[in-house]
This record gives sequence, structure tokens and C-alpha cells, in this order.
Amino acid sequence: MSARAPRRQRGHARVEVLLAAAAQVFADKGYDAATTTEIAAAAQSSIGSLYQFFPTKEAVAQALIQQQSADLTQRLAAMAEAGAGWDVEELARRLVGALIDFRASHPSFARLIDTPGAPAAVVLDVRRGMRLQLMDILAPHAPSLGKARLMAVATAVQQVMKSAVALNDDPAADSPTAARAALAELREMLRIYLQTALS
Amino acid sequence: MSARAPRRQRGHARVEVLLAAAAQVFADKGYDAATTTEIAAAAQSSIGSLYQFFPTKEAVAQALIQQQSADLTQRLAAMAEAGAGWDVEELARRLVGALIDFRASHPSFARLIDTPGAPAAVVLDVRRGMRLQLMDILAPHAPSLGKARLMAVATAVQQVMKSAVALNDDPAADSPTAARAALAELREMLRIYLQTALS
Amino acid sequence: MSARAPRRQRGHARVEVLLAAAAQVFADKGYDAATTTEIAAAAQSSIGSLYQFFPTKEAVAQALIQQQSADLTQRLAAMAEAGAGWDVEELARRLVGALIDFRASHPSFARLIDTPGAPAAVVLDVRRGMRLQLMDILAPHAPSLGKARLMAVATAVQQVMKSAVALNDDPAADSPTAARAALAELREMLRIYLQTALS
Amino acid sequence: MSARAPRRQRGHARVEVLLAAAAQVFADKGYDAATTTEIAAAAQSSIGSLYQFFPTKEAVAQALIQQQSADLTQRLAAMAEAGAGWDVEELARRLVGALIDFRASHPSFARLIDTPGAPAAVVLDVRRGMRLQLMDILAPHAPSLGKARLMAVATAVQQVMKSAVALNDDPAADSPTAARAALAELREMLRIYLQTALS
DNA sequence: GATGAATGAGCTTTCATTCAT
DNA sequence: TATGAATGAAAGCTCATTCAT
Repeated sequence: MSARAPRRQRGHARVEVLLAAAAQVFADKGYDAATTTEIAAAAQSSIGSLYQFFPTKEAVAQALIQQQSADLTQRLAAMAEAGAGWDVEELARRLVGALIDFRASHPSFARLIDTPGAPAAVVLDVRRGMRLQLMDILAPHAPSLGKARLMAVATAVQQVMKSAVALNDDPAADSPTAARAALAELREMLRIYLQTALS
Repeated sequence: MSARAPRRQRGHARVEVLLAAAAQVFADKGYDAATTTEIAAAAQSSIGSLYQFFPTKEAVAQALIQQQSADLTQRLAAMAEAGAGWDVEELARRLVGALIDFRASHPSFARLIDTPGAPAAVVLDVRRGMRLQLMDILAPHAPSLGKARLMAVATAVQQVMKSAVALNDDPAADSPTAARAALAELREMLRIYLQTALS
Repeated sequence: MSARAPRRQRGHARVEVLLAAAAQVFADKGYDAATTTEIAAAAQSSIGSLYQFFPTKEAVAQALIQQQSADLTQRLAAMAEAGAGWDVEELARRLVGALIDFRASHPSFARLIDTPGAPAAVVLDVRRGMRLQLMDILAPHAPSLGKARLMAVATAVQQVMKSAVALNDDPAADSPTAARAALAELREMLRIYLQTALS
Repeated sequence: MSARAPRRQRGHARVEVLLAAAAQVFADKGYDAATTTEIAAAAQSSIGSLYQFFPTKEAVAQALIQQQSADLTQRLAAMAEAGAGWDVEELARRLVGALIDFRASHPSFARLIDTPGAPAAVVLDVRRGMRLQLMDILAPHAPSLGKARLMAVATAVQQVMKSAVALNDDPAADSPTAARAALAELREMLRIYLQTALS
């Protein structure tokens, strides 16, 4: 964060291990409850080593978010490429599934993105970037939509995707069956909506 | 773990003040970053007084959530009563607005409900309770729907309502105009969806 | 402790209940860990009531010690009266048993007497008083002993009696059988010793 | 619960200083009244340093007990080696003196061992260990004694040794002269007893 | 660069005691 | 007199961060 602080050096093996450990610990405990010492220990490193590469705890979270969001960007880019050919139903299904899949393989992402206490600036970037990519995915299906309207639609879609994630591991669900039914409902909602909005 | 009941008038008053102060502080900083000392100070109480009525910091948050969720329950109950006569468009508008309004007047509620580190059990109760009330609101509009399906619909609606709140004070929005547009989009999505689902 | 403080009023029913509760709590937790609030609660009283009769926590312990040591005094007095007729073996047996019996029925006494943090002055009085009574018990068996020597013997006997108590509920004992054997050994030691010392 | 092992020289030194400071403070105030802050200050360390090596206050006491009891073990071992040649009188004298000497140079030991609130498990180990060593010391003097009997004798001897310590700094003694006389009496009791028991 | 010791502000919680009702 | 609310110093302990080796 500060200028004289050591930059995290991409490519340094230790950095990768530290980030992996951080992902683990953040996923388990959330940003606030995670401690830098524990992260270092999980990376079989020392606390001193961690601070050699990251100036603050917040910087660790930021780097992690950035690393993971790069993966998300890639996935969405792939969707943008392949998605032009899908019909609306498939589009809805894929969109709902995309974030669920992603967060399943990056469990720390959700906690870091939503948690108060987490670094704000990066989070906003990620959200905005995702929104832009959603616009890219949706655009081919509604060539006539103005840019402002398209962004509004993308924003709404983004919310549905987040809802899908929330539903997917909602501990308030009465049963797995009920959770699945709710998820299907959400998919249906998105499909109907897109059918109208993109026409 | 729950609040010790005050047995004197002075005690009741103090509890109210403490909860109000807690609402303030939790809203500002979130559960983890809020300190019991600050809450007591904001209530112009001593820290000892706080712990006279609440055994732990968590109990303070629980009591606050319970107090506020009682208000939410009331609002939703009112909607259930009045809502039978609304057409689908009004229903959608009201639902989207309901949670926005509520959280505007209870800013701490959102942070406490979503935050990791916050008391889990009460949160689940609140979510489940809200879902049940949504079922009550929706039922008159779709008498033929089975109970399981109705619950799935209610769950989806609940997510849209939460999305609306998120959108309403989304710091990632490019402009207030864009935020409003996205909100309108969400409302439209809900309307279209309900039209189909409740028919 | 302070002059203006309310004296504990003998005969007031509340005082008796409070002392009984204090005995219970002190026995369970020891002097330091016991809290005045818990004592009051155990007496089904309020903390205010407790401080109406006892100026400090220490005063409660003092009163309790005094009350119980009066009972001890009585028992030893009884022994002094009956003991002149006993032979040395019976004397040894009774002495060893006396403190064990007493502490069994006053479990808080031991913790209060030995615990650092407990009121010192009263404790010394109790010890000295007990020593004097032991001299009374022993004197008839050794009419020729000088007073100084008698006191030394009494002091040694007192230590053996305390040892007996310690042994009786020694958690370091390997088995109840071993504990009993050690106790018997102690009794034997006292017998042999008294045989010589009192002749 | 036990001490975290330091991995650097500086750490080892710090642990030593901390334990010495803890010995001082525990000796002065006892376990409960001693505070970790004061211990750290007495060691001219920060409170953080203390908790770097000891997870809890109890662990500090445990480590201290273990360190000191190692010394006690050594002394008793020396007695076991040299003691075979002593006559019973010398044996009694040495036994009575051993614990007095030891506790004189380790003043915190007594308070930690007897105090309720102190760590229990270690204390039991120490007591049992001492008992075993006493058996080693006594055995050569009574080759014909069965093991069970020997243990009972050792236990009784152990109690006398503790009594000697108690007497040695008994604030209830009327005078130093009286205290010395009582101590002599105790020594005599042990001598007579051992003469009989070990024959 | 790697390590782990050092730091200390600050956290939650306790509890003897006082005071208003 | 009885009650329980009020107080606040002080306790044990944590943790992000810095520094010496």
C-alpha cells in the first residue's frame, strides 16, 4: 500500500503459496477473523515472509481478489464468445450457473467480496468489470438496445447471478430439495425476463 | 446468551438507549469493527451497564436484530393484509420498495444480517420468517399454486428484494441515474415473472 | 470493615441465609473465584442486601470463618472434657479424626483457611485458638510437661491433624485404598509420638 | 496449553527472564492476584512477548512449576544416593530440612502448589513424583517393607515434610523460639516414627 | 530473502462496590 | 430495608505490524 513497501513479485513461488493459503483461511473464517499469522502458517511460511511480499493484510486480500477475478474474467470472456449462438433459455441457464460454478471453486471470493472490512476499491472494480462483460454477453442477443438500457439489464442480471449463489448455499433453506426448487425458479425468472428484455 | 431482562424502569430505558446506540455503531462499522466500549459510550452508559443487560457483544447484536425484525414482520403483515387487492404491477413495485424502505430506516439491519461474524441462528430465523410472510402475501394472487412451488416463488422474490436493496446503495453504480435505471429493470423483471408465475 | 458500615446483625434471618450461601459458594470455588453477586443469588437475595450486612467480600469470609470456627472450638472443648480418660491410642485416633470430620461438614473452611487472598487476621486467631485447645486436651496426659514444650507438642499435633485432612481428600492418591493406608500410617505416627512425648 | 518453544536464542533468554519474573510475582501475590501484565513488566518485556511463548497465564504457572520441580527432583535424587548410609536420626533431620531448604530458594513453589486456582494436573504429577522418590530414599532403610506399606510410609513422611515448611514460616507462631521448638518437635516425631516403621 | 521475536494499543468481559428508588 | 441498576478500573488475551538476526 505504501510506496516503499515491497511489491508482491509475480512469479515468486512463495507468493503463490501465500495466496493459496490466504484463500483457504479467508474462505474458512472471513476477512476479519483471519489472521496474518495463520495465513503465513498455512503457507508454511513465517509472518515475516508474508510481510516481505504484502505490505498489509488488506493487500493480501486485494491480491487474492485480483487473482481470482482474473479467472472470472476469463470465464465470462469465454461465455461472450460462445454465447452469441445460444437461445435465451440456454443463456439464462448458463448465466445462473456461471457464478455458482465459479464460487464453488473459489470459496474465499464470496466472503471477501461481500464482507464489510474487506478492501473496497478492488471490489468495485471487479463488480464494474463483471457488469461490462455481461453487457458483452448480452449485446449480441439484443442489438437494438441502447447502451444505457443494456447496462441496466446487465446490472439486473448480475444481481440474479449473485442471488443464485446465495441460494445455492443458503443455510436457511428448509431442504436441499427446496433449495433446488428455488434455484430453478430463479432460472425461470431470468429466462422470462430476458425473453422480454432482449426482444 | 440472550438479553437479561431488566426489572426496573430505569433498566428498560437503558436497554432501549443501548440498543439504539448499538444500531448506530453497527450501522457505521459493521459487527466486527464495532466495539462494546463504543456502543456503551454512544449510549452514554458505562461499559458495565451494557454487560448488566447483555452477556456478550453477540447478544447485543441478537437483541437488535430481533427488535428490528419485529418491525419488518409488522410491515410485511400489513402488506399481506392490503396486498390481496393489488394488481401484479403494484405488487411488484411494493415488494421491491418494501425492503428498501425498511433498510433505509434500519441501516444496521443489513450489515448485521449479512456479516459473517454476526450471530447466525437469529439470522436464519429472520430469513425463514420473512419467506413465510412472503408466501402469505403471494398466496391470494395464485390460489392454485402448491405449497412447495409457492415457497420456491417466495424465495426467488425474497432474493429480488435483497437485490433491490443492494442496488439501491450500490457504490459500484456509475451514477445515480444508472442506479435508478437498474432498479427499474429489477422491478420490471419481478413484474414479468410474477405475471407468469402467479397466473 | 469501615466504621460507618452496617454491622452484620446476629439473629437477622437474612444474615444466616447469606452465610450459608457463602459457605456453599466458597466451598465450590474458593475465595477468589467466588463472587459476591453469586453469593447473594445463592441466598436468593440481592447484591444490595448482602452489602447491607457485610461491608466487603472479605467481611463475609471472616464472618463465615468465625461462625464455623465456633463450632470447631466446641468440638475441641468436648474432646478436652472427655479426653482425659482416653489412652494414647484412642487419643491419637480421635485427634486425627476430629479435623477430618469437621471439614467434612464444613467444606468451605479449608479453602478459606488456606487460601491466599483470604482474610489473614481471623485465620491466625483460629489457628492460635485451636493450638490452645489442643494444649488443654494434651495437658492431662502429660502433667509434668512445661508450658513451652506443651505448646510445641500441640503445634506438631496440629500439623498432623491438618495432614490427615489433606490426605483424606488428596486427589494425588493412587487409590482409595492407598489413601486409607496412608491415613492409618499417620495415625500410627501420632500414636508412637504421643506415647513418647507424653510420658 | 504448554509453553511454545522458542526457536531463537533471544527467545530462550526471554523465556528464562519471564519465568524468573513470574516466580517473583507469584511468590509475592499468589496465582490469582498475580497479573500477566505485572509479570511481563517485571521481566521488562511487553505483554505481547509473554503471550508469544505462553498461551495462557496458567501455562506460565505450569512451566514454572515444572522448571522448579525438576530442581526438587534433583535434590531428592541426591538424597536417595547419599541417604543409604545415614542413620535414622540423620535421615529424619535431612528429610525435614530438605523441603524447607527447597522452598526457601523457590518461594513461589509453595503458593503455586497449594493454591486453588493453580493448574491442577501438573501439581498432581509433582506430588506423585516426590512420593516415588521418597520411596527410593526410604527403601534401603527398610528392605523388608512391602511396596504398598512403603508407599504409605512415604506419603506420611511427605506430609511431615510439608508440615515442616508450614511451620517454618507460620505467621501464627507466637515467637521465633516457639517456631523453632515446634520444628524440633516435628523432627523428633519423624525420627521416632521412622525408627519403628523402618525396623 | 527468511525467520520469528517484539511491540502495545485495544478488545471483550468481570466484579467489588455504591447509589437511587 | 430491599432491590437491582450503575460504575469503571482492571484483567486476560489478540494481532497487525516492525525489527534484529
